[in-house]
Amino acid sequence: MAMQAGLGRRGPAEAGRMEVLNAAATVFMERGFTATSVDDIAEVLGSTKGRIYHYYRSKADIFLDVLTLSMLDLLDRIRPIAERRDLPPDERLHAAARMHAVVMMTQSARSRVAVQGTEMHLMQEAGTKQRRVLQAFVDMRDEYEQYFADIVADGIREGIFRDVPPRLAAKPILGALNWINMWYRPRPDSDIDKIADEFATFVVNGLRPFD
Amino acid sequence: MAMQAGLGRRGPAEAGRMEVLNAAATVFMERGFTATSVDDIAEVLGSTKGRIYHYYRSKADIFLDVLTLSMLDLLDRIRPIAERRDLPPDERLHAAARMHAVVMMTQSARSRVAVQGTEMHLMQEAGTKQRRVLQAFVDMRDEYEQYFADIVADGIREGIFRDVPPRLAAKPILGALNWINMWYRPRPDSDIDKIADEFATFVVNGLRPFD
DNA sequence: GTCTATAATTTGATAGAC
DNA sequence: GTCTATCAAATTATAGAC
Repeated sequence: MAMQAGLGRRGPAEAGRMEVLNAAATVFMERGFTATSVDDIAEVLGSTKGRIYHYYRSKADIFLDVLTLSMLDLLDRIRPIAERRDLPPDERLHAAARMHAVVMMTQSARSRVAVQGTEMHLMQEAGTKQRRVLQAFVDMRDEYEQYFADIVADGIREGIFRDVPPRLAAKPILGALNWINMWYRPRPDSDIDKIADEFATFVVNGLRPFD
Repeated sequence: MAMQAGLGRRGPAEAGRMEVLNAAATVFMERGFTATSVDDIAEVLGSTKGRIYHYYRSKADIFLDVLTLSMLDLLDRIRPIAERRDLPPDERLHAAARMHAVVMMTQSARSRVAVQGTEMHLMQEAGTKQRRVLQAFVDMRDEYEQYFADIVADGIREGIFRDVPPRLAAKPILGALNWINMWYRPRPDSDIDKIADEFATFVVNGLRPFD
């Protein structure tokens, strides 16, 4: 036990495991899944493979854990925002988009890897257990996207957003925000808050009617 | 000769070469650079490696050619739009965004790989010639992005767009559009024109002032 | 728990027949 | 111009010492 992916919602794993996880996330973020070797991860850890394979059965299992934790983190952050029914939909969407943008810019490796999750199809030949974890990730991503779609739907109902299929409308919103991790690199003088504000305004206004 | 990457602006390559290129683009698009083996490409070609290595010196060279052709194609498409100074900036941006969205959805493999070009850092250890081609690609991408930034700047000058740094404004625009290739898959009933229109409207409105 | 081999496989690239 | 080996290197994963 404690050897497979899917710690998922079952609480914090032991410390050694988390160290491996974080080191792996760093490298996965930089090079992607395939281009990352287990030796690369070990190097970041300042150890050898032995340590990694003590905690994880395979490279894919590590990757899946990174994905899982990232999505759980994002879900934890979006829920309190989605529940703020006191805010009008445009302000709620602004808050949600802002949060997402900030996470893209500030979160250490982990939260960024989730975006790259596209590479997952590399593991389609993987075993049943891995496919189950992968499906769990996809489900969480859909759930996350649905939060945005729901806010959009609210805004349409109230007449402050254009009438577009909410689920489709969520795509360019999350696209504009997720894309941040393709170009943004932390710099001493980069103003994360300003960028997040501007991007949040951009996606909210994108849904507003014109004329 | 005819063995290296960088056919670039030097006109159409011979047919055999293009066949290799298109097959490679297909697989690169699906699996990314690292996860694609030369044997995979050969399989799509219905041949063996020998044929591929007759035209290309390395896998990286093929990838660079795919990137180059994709960007040249996009540049060819954006220029006539950018030059239409008869159109007001918002309509020009709409046309440019629409074009880009359509390319993301319709272009065969080639044009989609350019977006994935992020994986290029995988080749940073590559030789001088490859780095030069890679730099040429980055330059073209910057040039392409600049066309969008210029349209935004025009719109700001005319007071129809919010006052944001044009280059920064181009990021969520291209993010929303590029992200299409992460989720869109061709389907018989999917209405490309409708989606492209909606996304173009979304990014144009995103820049408009509110209140 | 972590390390040092090392096995087993994959893969980029080459050589040489046809 | 394409194919059939085949090499050399990298890489995932395991075994067993400490």
